[in-house]
Amino acid sequence: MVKRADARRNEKVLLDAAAAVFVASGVDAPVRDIAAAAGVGTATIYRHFPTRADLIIAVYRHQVEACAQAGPVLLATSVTPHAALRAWIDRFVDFLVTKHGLAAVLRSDDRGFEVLHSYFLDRLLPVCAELLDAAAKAGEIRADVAAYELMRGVGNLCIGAENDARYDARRLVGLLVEGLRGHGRVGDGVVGTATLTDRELH
Amino acid sequence: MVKRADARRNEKVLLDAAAAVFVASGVDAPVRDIAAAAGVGTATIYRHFPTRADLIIAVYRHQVEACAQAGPVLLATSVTPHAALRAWIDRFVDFLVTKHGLAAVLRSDDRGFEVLHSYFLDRLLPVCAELLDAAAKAGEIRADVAAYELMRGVGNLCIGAENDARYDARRLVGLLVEGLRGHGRVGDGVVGTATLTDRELH
DNA sequence: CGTCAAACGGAACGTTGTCCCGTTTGACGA
DNA sequence: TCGTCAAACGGGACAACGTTCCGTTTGACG
Repeated sequence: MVKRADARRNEKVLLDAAAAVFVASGVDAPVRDIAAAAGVGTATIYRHFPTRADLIIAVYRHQVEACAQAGPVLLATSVTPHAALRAWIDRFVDFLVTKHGLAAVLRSDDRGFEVLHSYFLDRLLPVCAELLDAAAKAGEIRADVAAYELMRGVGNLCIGAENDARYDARRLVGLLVEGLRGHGRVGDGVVGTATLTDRELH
Repeated sequence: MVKRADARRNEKVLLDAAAAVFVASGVDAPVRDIAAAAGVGTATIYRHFPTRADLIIAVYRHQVEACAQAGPVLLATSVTPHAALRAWIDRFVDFLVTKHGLAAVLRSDDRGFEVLHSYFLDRLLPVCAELLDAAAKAGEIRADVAAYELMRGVGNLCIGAENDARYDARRLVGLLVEGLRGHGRVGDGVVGTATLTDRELH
């Protein structure tokens, strides 16, 4: 059964309207606003995209796809795996910070966004893991950081990066990736990070 | 004019109830839930705490204070400024990850939480700046990262750290702090992070 | 014990995401 | 070309939330 012509048309109109509204008001824009911009009723949105996350996925699918495909290309053309990893993460960060509020919504623990979360992970995690593995095997970075952890960290660092001139997410992500090179144990307070009891503070 | 006895009593009951609900359901818990737990009406909350952010501040004021005061103590007792910085940030991270959703709400761009944002910044930013300065002056870390940027980065990394065993915020924060030691330029893609055009991907 | 402002509880309001239902309309066979 | 009818539609309805309003209760004080 093929879709009716008006349904196909509305889907495209909706995607265009949503993209425009996302640019203007962020991905948190009320569903009513998107419906109004598209000139349709709110129910039409939910008929085409069962949840807001599905709409977001549809709007950005092409760019996520391009980002995923950039991974192997960068690995093949960069001088070292770490350079490729850095370049790929730069690209990912660029994508996130130019979409108002997307990083924040990616980290939302709202159950409705689980599908969005999964989509990004399914598509980009293997790419990141490949780059990470290559750099680790080349001895350029420590081997005990999982791709999942790194991607979540990068995503988190991008939250709110678009409204604040004093906060440059790219810089901090750069520091994080630089920190991957360190060979000492990080975390768990093993290396002399003596912790203080409250008693010692008085 | 001194407060009426029932008002003073209710303020304490509210703080206790809010603390309990925050532990059980996170800082996003509906105001109605907190009111119910305290056995008061919703308006009573707003009478004592003009905005939800003020309630959160009141609940955590003591712990934030303790964290702020730990800064100078750590600087005086640690072997190096960088160790003090690392220990202090560990303490800050511990505070954030044990309060469900606090990190997320700290980064919310909701206007109502500006006062919460400001409170944390006013109290903790000078402390962080002092530690950062000391480490920079000792030549242990690069000098071009502002305390504001670092604190926002750390706060962001702590978002959602409480529900996901695969994501260890302390580890990533450790990597970030370790990245501070790097002396090369970070960010702006200056160091050989050749960017790809979409054309090169096909 | 009378007064009255401070403090109260809960209903009301505005804004959101989501669902329902009566109406419209595109596709297709006669 | 036209009648049929399920797919698709619009917008109002509902629920959950933060916040405010208002009529009622109550603690302090003379």
